[in-house]
Order: sequence, then C-alpha cells, then structure tokens
Amino acid sequence: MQPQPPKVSFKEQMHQAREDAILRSTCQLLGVKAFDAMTMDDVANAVGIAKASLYKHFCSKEELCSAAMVKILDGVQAYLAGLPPEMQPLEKLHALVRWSLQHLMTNEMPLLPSRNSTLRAVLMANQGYLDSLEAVSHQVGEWIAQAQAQGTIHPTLPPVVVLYTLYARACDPVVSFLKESGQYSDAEIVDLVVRTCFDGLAAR
Amino acid sequence: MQPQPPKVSFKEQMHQAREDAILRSTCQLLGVKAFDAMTMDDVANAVGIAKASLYKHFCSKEELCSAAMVKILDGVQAYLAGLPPEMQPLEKLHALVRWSLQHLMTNEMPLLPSRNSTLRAVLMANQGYLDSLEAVSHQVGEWIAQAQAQGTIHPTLPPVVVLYTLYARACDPVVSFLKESGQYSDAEIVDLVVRTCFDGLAAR
DNA sequence: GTCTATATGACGATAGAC
DNA sequence: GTCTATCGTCATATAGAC
Repeated sequence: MQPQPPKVSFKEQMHQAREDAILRSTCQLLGVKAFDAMTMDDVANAVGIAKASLYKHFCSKEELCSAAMVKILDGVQAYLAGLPPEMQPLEKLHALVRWSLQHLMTNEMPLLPSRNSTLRAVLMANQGYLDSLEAVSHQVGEWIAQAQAQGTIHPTLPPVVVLYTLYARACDPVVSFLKESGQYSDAEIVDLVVRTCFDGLAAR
Repeated sequence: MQPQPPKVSFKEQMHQAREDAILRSTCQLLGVKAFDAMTMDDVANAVGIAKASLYKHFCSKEELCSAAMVKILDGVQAYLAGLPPEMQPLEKLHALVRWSLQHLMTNEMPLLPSRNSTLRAVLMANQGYLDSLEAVSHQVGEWIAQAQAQGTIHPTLPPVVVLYTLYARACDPVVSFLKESGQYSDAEIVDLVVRTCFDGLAAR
C-alpha cells in the first residue's frame, strides 16, 4: 500500500477552498464598510455558511481580518515580483500606485487602513501582517532608493515619506469622491490620481 | 420695567457653553477613534456630564457628530475668510492645507471623513453639513480657478480633482505614520506633506 | 465540520427622581 | 436640566445536536 497524499489532500483542499472564499468575501466587505461596521453575520451570509462555521477557521473577527489583509499584501508582493526586471524604478512605483488604485476602484480592502480606524490597531498588533508589510516595504524601498539615485524621484525627499505617500494612495478618498461625481471613468480617475501623486498640483 | 436680555442670556450662555464643551470633546474623540468606535459614554465622560444630559442637547449620536463636523467646517471658513486679501491664490491653498494638517497633527477630527467610514454616510445625509461644505468648497474653488488662470496650479487638472486632493490631506494617513516613526517634528511633517501635495514625488 | 439556538456583553436611548 | 438606573437591541462568540 502506497501512502495516499491525494485523499488527505482532498479534504485539505476543501478546507482551503472554503477558507479562501471566506477571505475573499471579507476583503470585499472591508472595502465597502469599516471594520466596526462589518459583522461576522455579513461575512457568513456573503460566503453562504453559518456564522459558527467561520469560527472553525478563524478564532476571532480580528484574526479573520488580519488574515484577509495578509492575503492582500501577499497579492501585492506577487504582483511586484512579476514586474519585468528591465522596467525603470520610477515605472515600477507607478505600477504599484496603479495597482492600489485599481483595487480601490473595485471596492476591495484598502492596502493601508486609514488613520483612526479600529482595523489599524488590530493589524498593528498582528505579527503576520507586520511581516508581510515589511516584505513589501523592503522591495518598494529598494526601488525608491534607485529612483532617487537616478534622479527620477526627488532626491531630497526622505525615502520613508515617499513610501508612505505611495501607500496612502491605496485609501485615498479622492477616488470615491470622483467616482461618485460620475464625471470620470475609472481609468481616468486612476490616471488623474497617479498624476497628482507623482507630479503634484502645482504647474511645472 | 425693562425687558431683561441679560438674565435670559445667562441661562442661554450656560447652555451654549456646555454645548461647546460637548462639541469640542466630540471633535477630539473623533480624531482619535472612528465614529463606530466612539461611544456616547466616551463623550459624556470626556465632558464630565451624564450620558442622559447629552441627549438634552443632541437627540442622537448622528446629530451630535454632524454638529461637531459643521463646527469644524465653520472654523475653516472663518480661517479662510481671515486670510489677507493680497495673498496669492496658490498661497491661500497652501494655507488651507497647512491648516488641515496642523489640526490633523493634534488629533482633531478630520475635515474629510475617510472612505468607507460610517461617519461619511451620516454626514452625507445631513443638510447642514452639506451646506457648510458647499460654502467652503465655493471659496476654495474660486482660488483654484484663479491659480489655474495664473498658471500656478496646473491648468489641465480638473478643478474638482484639485479640490478633493486638497481636502484629502485632512485625513492623510501619512501624517500618523510619520508621527509614529518619531523621526520628524510636527512642523517638518507638515512641510513634507504640503510639499508632496503641491510638488509631487517626481523630480522636477 | 456544519448547523440552530443561545449566552454574554456593549451601546444607544429613555424613564423617572430630584 | 442633571442625574442614576434601566430597557431594547444587536453583535461576538459558544454550546450542543447532527
């Protein structure tokens, strides 16, 4: 008799698939409502399972949301790793902001929780989140340094200011406001925000 | 017998003073925690009165927070009206952003509620807030138009994008992150954020 | 593991004495 | 108008049957 990896794997696959579905729903819900406003009933209904079943996968609302956020960060990390190596550092930073804004446009969970949010406090207490954030920040930090060395990002700006300014686009309320005004397409809004981020408001 | 305005006025002054204290505490609390996370007990404790007394002034949490926000907007309006007329439009816009950021640094309620917040939905349903916001926006909109005519704000940017981008500084998470990093003074942080807002990240 | 049903606690709002 | 005490409601989390 051979060992039976597929049989064990099937059960685990089901488990994993359910967990993914839970995390996907959580990410979408957290894009639409704040941490405090989102209930575990919301998540259970969105997934189509009973609330009690959620707690078989995640022992608390905090842990669930932290896991969802880590999933998002892992997605960014994968996207950044897949950018063509010949791309210029400034272009890679552009791509990062575009990626953030496009996900913001489709109401997914923001890459960065906005200030004063309960979610922020939850995440800052979660080591897994901090580790993932550090990994992404390290990669982005390299590109910032390279862009400053090349003179494509202003060299006198502290790198950490550049980093946070880029991250902040991921929860920029300008996007929602412009979207609600109905005057611009999603693509136009992304272009406009990317432009104001890198080029500023003042005339050159 | 003459009419007695001072006597009536005294009682009203007490009432007004209490109401101001309630609004001040509310503004501070909403700077530190989100609408959902702030409780009426928090407000009552901060003011030093019983929770039931709050409801003699404001009939609901929503109304209280809307009033607090209108108070903030009135403060901006007064500040903007007091700017010297000889000031250039671009400088007035700089001053607006500085004002927002300085209040953000002291953890007061953001001028603009961030996306997905329950507070945003509450405010959008409040006519008094919308009126005050419109008044401020009208004034700022004039300066934006003037600055674009002078060529000090980039003329091809839609004015509404400029307006929202300025407003968004009032809830910019970059401020909290830089403040928590402890590397920069409050004044330096304000300078850096004003600079990235108007001049962007890219080298000129 | 999934479900229904429930325990527990928190918060918005009010009743009623002073 | 201010207080203490309380009600009604809702959300997190769990118990226990299947």
